[in-house]
Amino acid sequence: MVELKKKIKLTDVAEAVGVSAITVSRVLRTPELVSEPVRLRVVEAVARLGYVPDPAARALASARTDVLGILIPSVTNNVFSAVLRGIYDRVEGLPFNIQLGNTRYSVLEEERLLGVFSRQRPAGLIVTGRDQSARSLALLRQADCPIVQIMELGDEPVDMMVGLSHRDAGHAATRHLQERGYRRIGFLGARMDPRTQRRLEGYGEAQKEAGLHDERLIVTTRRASTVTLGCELLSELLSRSHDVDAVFCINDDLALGALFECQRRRIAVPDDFGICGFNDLEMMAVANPPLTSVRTNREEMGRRAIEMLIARIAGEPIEAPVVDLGYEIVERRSTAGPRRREALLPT
Amino acid sequence: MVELKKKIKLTDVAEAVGVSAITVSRVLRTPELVSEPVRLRVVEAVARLGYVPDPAARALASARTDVLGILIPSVTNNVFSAVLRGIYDRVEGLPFNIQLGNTRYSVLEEERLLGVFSRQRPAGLIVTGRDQSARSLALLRQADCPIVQIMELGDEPVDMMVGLSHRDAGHAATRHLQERGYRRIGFLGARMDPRTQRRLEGYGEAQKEAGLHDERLIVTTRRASTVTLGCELLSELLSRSHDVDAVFCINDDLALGALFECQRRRIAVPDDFGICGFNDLEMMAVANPPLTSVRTNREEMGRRAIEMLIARIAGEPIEAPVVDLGYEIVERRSTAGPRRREALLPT
DNA sequence: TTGTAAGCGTTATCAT
DNA sequence: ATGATAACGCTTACAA
Repeated sequence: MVELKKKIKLTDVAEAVGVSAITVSRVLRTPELVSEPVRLRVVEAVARLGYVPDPAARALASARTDVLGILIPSVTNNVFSAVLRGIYDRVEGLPFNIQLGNTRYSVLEEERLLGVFSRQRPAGLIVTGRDQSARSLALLRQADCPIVQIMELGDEPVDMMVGLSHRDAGHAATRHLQERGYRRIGFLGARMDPRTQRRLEGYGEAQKEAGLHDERLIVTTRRASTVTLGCELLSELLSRSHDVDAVFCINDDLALGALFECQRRRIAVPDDFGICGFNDLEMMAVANPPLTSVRTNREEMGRRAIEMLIARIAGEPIEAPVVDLGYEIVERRSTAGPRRREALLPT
Repeated sequence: MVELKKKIKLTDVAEAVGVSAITVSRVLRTPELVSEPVRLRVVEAVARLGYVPDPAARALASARTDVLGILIPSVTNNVFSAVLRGIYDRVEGLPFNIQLGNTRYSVLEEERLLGVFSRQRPAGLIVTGRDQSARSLALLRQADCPIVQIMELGDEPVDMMVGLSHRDAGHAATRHLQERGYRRIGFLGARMDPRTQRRLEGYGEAQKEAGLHDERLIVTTRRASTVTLGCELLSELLSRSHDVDAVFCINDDLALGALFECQRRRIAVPDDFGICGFNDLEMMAVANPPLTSVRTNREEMGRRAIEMLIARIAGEPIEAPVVDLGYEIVERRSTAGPRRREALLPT
């Protein structure tokens, strides 16, 4: 509790020890290049004076910073919380600082933040999705640091990619409902960002393949997804089409809302109505009935993204630039199949 | 799609226009000090060349940056998502950049991040709570920028504060359950961070005042709160004490879990068991039955924190350094009172 | 209104 | 192994 007075700088430490500034700098960054006695005296003085390097000066003088820039579209959405958890976990103890940017699903904000970030000469960049604007792509290509696009898969990564095929996952979820015997399977979608849209594509395909497609079964909105919205969208779906017997919801909040609404309407889940969510948030397992969902490995995704970045920063060769983390249908009672057992046979 | 080539700097723009670097700098920061014709030519050149200022150089040369540093304990917790939404909303269009730090409920990480942040000469700082370590407080006092502590209230703000009294809120929630006629009111707590602990204090006081206190009714854990955990804690509570007839949960996830568990055990809510949550997440209103909760104005809190910062940055005098945003018991069916109607009278 | 000169605190480069 | 010197790109202070 003595230190922390004025602003101690490199030269102050150097002066105190009786060496030059650059020597202090070396002790901090490449201690192996400094002789033991000098190093010890410098380390002591740094601690005693409470010296902390100025990141701005550091950034200005060198080509790179220790910043890992992360761009996500929402800080509210559970999905990204999990990814962030993985990121923070993995970066713990490493000499990097996470800088989080919230694009709020806005292309313009993404461009702006990318401008801000890339001017900072980050050590690495993580961005969400693969639908960057042309301008954003240009900024990324110029950034001259490793970049990981997360959440999705694609043939043309800017640099590296880790995620899953939302289209396939949507397809699989829909197939699952079909296989359990549901025949009039609705779709509830909110926000309708690129990943949501791909899930819808997967749904549409599966429905067409099964000869079950019907546009009236699709209810979407640009609004942000909430549990309450799940109730509303389900109501809308039911009013549009009286024989719906299941829904695939683009996320678990909507699915939970759909369940709540079913309960209020005394629609029996899964007997009269099947519900499948997406993401497999922890709450799905404890709802009544437990809700089927599609597990996406979000925390792992964050971890892998960081690993890919640091490997590249360390100059290690990357095996696969695009990593598929897959998904898994976590089957629970909410999609056990309709009461009419004749439909239970696999299609 | 022409620009964005090399690294354009101030002198490049200056040269292109035929003025000095400082003039370009002025056009960017204090355009009113530059004559119209020069300004227009500079603006044009900036746009044409795609010039973006280097934040490191800017930070090094000047006393302040445009960074507003925000320190929150969790990026996973709904509570902070809402605060962040308020923050981002309010800051939109202003010449500031949000820099988010995740302390993960760790005092050491908070100290580290505060060190990192304050070295950047931020324009303002928002930190969570009032229980900073001595070292963190020292860093804050040194930071030489406006600071808002959010989430709580207290007599000795480092600078400014906006929040609510968690103790009072916990007290009020407990009183509410008592007034509705519940007599064996349990407490479910997770994480047990300072705010949670204060809610527990409020609960304890209210219970003592009513002569209802019983340590066995209190179930807490250091684990992070989840819906699943709510189920587990409720089970634990029920196994400890067979006559519990209500719970106050320190947040809504636990409350939802408690409800799910009650449903599974065929415990009728609210007839046999009352449930009150905390934060009033949107899902509370659509559960079955709808769940009573304590509304905290989290989005407003984020907005106000930013407003307080920018007012101070602009040199405006602050009316009140500590702003109480209050709370409100949002009464829903889950606490309508036990079946035994004689207990319904207000205590 | 515009410009000149001198840093801001660090690191890169080249010497010693 | 250590140091001198010159950047890094911008702003401050002062001058014109």
